[in-house]
Amino acid sequence: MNKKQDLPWDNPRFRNWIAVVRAEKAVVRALSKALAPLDLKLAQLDMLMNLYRHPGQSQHDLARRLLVGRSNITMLLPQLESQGLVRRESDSSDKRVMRLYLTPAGEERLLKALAIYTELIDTVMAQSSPAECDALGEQMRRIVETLAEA
Amino acid sequence: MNKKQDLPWDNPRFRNWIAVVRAEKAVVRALSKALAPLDLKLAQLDMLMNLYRHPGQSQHDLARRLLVGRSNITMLLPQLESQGLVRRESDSSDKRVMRLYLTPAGEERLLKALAIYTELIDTVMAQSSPAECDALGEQMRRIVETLAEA
DNA sequence: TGTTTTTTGTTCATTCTTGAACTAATAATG
DNA sequence: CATTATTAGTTCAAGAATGAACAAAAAACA
Repeated sequence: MNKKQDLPWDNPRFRNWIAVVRAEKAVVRALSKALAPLDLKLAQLDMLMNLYRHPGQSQHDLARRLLVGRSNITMLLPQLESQGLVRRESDSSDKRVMRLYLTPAGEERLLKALAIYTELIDTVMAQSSPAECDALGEQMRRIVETLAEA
Repeated sequence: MNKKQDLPWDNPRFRNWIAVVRAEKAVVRALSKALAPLDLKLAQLDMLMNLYRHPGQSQHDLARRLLVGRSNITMLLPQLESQGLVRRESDSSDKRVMRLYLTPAGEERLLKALAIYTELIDTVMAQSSPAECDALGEQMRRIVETLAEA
């Protein structure tokens, strides 16, 4: 009964997952610093990215996509609205829902931020081959699917 | 000049990294819920894990390992101390540093939490082959190294 | 040695995030 | 139709995380 041999750190899946967590955290910190000059926080960038790809979505949908609470959206939106990056428009057929759109200024800011983001990711993934990189993405997407089903 | 073709989502590295972020977030949420019965928050589990592997480390070292501010450690420790999971002992040769140790109760709680954690990870990574999984870990560790150098 | 610099940990004000309770609008059901 | 249940968004209070300013201890250096 050697306790050490039953430890999760001896489980390859666990050990490699911990590496994922650490890498994600490190990149988040680096990215946050790199975004500071643009006066954009990471949570805000996430919102802009989602609005770019899904224009006109409701706050509820946005919250689900970002994996955050609805109230979080409510709290964060005024920051983006007051900067003129996002526009809110109430749905004509359903007076409860607010549809969200990027303004031209929002799109401009987003593209600048994405350039920074892309450069950072290109740097940190430079040592992975395209095949490795794709395999990585596949595994991650499977994880999301697995958890979404449950 | 098709703008869409210059978008980061067409960059494989970027797209696959986004998948990493989403997967990490999804697992974090699932794990947080799974840990609730143990009365442990994720930040607390991170601390216990680090103390298990590096007993007697200082608060400063712990903060660096967790990629977190020193003040965060100061704020979080009392929770663990009051639950009797962690013991603080001031260093005899350097009166500034506090050395941190897991108590037997802390170790017991940690092992229960790790069992839950491991089970979750085993589930979500079940569809990855051992080789894929190791390749994943390698890439992530390279990312951390890359950022640590910078 | 005596003075300056660094390092460790704490405090505090600020910001972020969350979840529960709430309002208003719509959908479902009798 | 009327009543009940659900859904979208907001408000609010509580819990975390952060970074700047600080005190005490140790190191560096003259």
